[in-house]
Amino acid sequence: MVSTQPTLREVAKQAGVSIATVSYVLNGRTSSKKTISEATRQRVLQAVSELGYTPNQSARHLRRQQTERLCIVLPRLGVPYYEILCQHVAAVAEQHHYNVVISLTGTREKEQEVLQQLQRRLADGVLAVHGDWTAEELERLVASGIAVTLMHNETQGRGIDIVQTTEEEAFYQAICYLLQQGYRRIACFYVERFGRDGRLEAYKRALNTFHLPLDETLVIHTPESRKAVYERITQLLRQEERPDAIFTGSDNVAITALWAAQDAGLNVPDDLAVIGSGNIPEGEITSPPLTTVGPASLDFGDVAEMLIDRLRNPDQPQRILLREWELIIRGTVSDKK
Amino acid sequence: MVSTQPTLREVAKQAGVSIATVSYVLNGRTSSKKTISEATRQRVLQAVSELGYTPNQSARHLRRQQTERLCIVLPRLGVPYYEILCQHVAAVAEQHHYNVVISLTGTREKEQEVLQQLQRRLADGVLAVHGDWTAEELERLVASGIAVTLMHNETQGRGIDIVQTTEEEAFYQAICYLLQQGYRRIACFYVERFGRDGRLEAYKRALNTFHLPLDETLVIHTPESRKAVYERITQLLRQEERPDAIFTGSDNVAITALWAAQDAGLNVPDDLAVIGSGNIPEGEITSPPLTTVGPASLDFGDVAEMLIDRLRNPDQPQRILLREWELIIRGTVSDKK
DNA sequence: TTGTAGGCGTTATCAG
DNA sequence: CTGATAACGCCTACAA
Repeated sequence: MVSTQPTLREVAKQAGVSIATVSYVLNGRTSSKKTISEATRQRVLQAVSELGYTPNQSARHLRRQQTERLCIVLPRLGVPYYEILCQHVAAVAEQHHYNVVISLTGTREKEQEVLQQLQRRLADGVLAVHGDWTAEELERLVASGIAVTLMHNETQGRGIDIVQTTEEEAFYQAICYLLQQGYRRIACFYVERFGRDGRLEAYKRALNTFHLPLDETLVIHTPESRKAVYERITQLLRQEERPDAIFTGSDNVAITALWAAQDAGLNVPDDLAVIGSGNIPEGEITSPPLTTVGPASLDFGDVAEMLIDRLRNPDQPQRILLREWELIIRGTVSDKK
Repeated sequence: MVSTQPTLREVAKQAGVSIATVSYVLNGRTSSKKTISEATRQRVLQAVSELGYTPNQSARHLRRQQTERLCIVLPRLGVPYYEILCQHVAAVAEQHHYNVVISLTGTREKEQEVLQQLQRRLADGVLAVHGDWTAEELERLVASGIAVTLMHNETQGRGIDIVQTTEEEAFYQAICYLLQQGYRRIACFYVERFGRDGRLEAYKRALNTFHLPLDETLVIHTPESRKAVYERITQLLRQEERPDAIFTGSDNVAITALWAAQDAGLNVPDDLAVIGSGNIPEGEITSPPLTTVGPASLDFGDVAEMLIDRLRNPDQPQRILLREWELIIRGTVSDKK
């Protein structure tokens, strides 16, 4: 079996015209008025559909010096926040005739590999989400003519548009809220990253504000799988001096905490308060509904627009999009105490 | 700002050699023995790293007639099953020096667009998961020299390797199990697709086996969002003649049903039985733990291997990988009755 | 209104 | 051992 991708030349032969004519018909727009007679136009289109012709991307991109593709780089799947983001970006990109592919990094190694791919022009633009890329690495991408938008609170770089959130401030408020309500043994589940973790920083700062000491045994690295999370929390709740509140880096972990608490016979919020992060829709239908911290808006259209805008106009000044996060009070923290 | 992607030519100039020499150094392998003196070799590598040269993908692919890329096509994100799949495939592909990108289809429209992309050689191989592509469309891909592996129970085509599951049989067993336990008003949540839905077929067949009539009001199209699912189930449970069992097409929906039941004051499994599908890890930590139907194994390495194998050897006979699904009995169906 | 030709950056086949 | 050089398939300025 031979791969028989028809070429422009074959279409031209089939239609009995030159390749340039075919190209004109297909690409339409060209400088000034390149009109094609309706007759040849039809013949060309006929030939195209007969052969099932479709232009070769590599050739087109080589010639045009652009891929008409965007790449969203995610650390991993399974995060609702990312899923919404991908949907919105894909929708907006589509309107602007860009295709979207997703690359998964996961490990630092894989991250480097994706960086390579991008350097080699996998796409014209990148939306890098929460990765561990350094400013230097990102700037190298920009230097090779790739538009970069970064969703990250810690990293930034020249020529890179950034989407930042006020999440750390919201985390701080959340912890303070727990402390105000009288909770004292607050467990904090953080996510390991290369840089600093906003959750942890907010946690420490809040304890400081209330002049409370840090208990290291309450600072817990979030396990990978949900089941492992459940087991870790269960263990935590069964120990001698159990925490009276749990602050987590994700709503999924928080919901898991709700399950673990129920199974351990603890009442939420009276025996145990829980605060999540991310404000996923599930949080509204747990019982009690989940008090959480999350973005005030989940519309990522503007992020996509910003990326595409830079693509069209690479020399414009760098921009920062600030997204408000807020404490969303529902039912998993007690009001009295 | 100009995009300054250095080219082979520039590297050659910098190193004071011809572009051919640079190519030899970088690609190493070539017909017979093309040795390069260590001296020039070093000079070339020096120049490469000085300029930060990295070969242009489009040009390379155009010349080589391959992209060294695989594409996983998913209907949407947010499905744990897909996420595991992606991880496994990415891991295996990486070993074989293939890159992996993910494309999202969602709508039928988007599906066509991705098909276009693939036709234009977005990738050398496709793993199409649960889409609505017709055999014809897929065969067209194969005809243009793209390796296709399809995970689908209903579709197949010439030259296309297929991964099928025995899920419909397992669904049938699940419904029969409910009926055997004495449940009679079983609600079935199905997922709309273009073709037939295995869940629905299994449901009807099981009712048939037990000589029971089909109650259309118990056949329910699964809403999009989890919150909408919750509301739909709540409504269902509060109606006059409520169902005494729920069979769902996904564990997430089943877990949502657990929540809705709890909030409606119903005991699972005594007042309401629930069976999910997919066997996600969360099912083990709900209370009661979720009875479900799912794949006996969640290792997708062999799927990736099959795809890569076909890439390397396109003319081999078509293969079918059959993956066993089974009923996993836990705590959401009553034993007595 | 249509055709010709040159080149995008690589690779690979030839000679030198 | 190294250097020209011809494709790969497409686009487009320029010529006819």
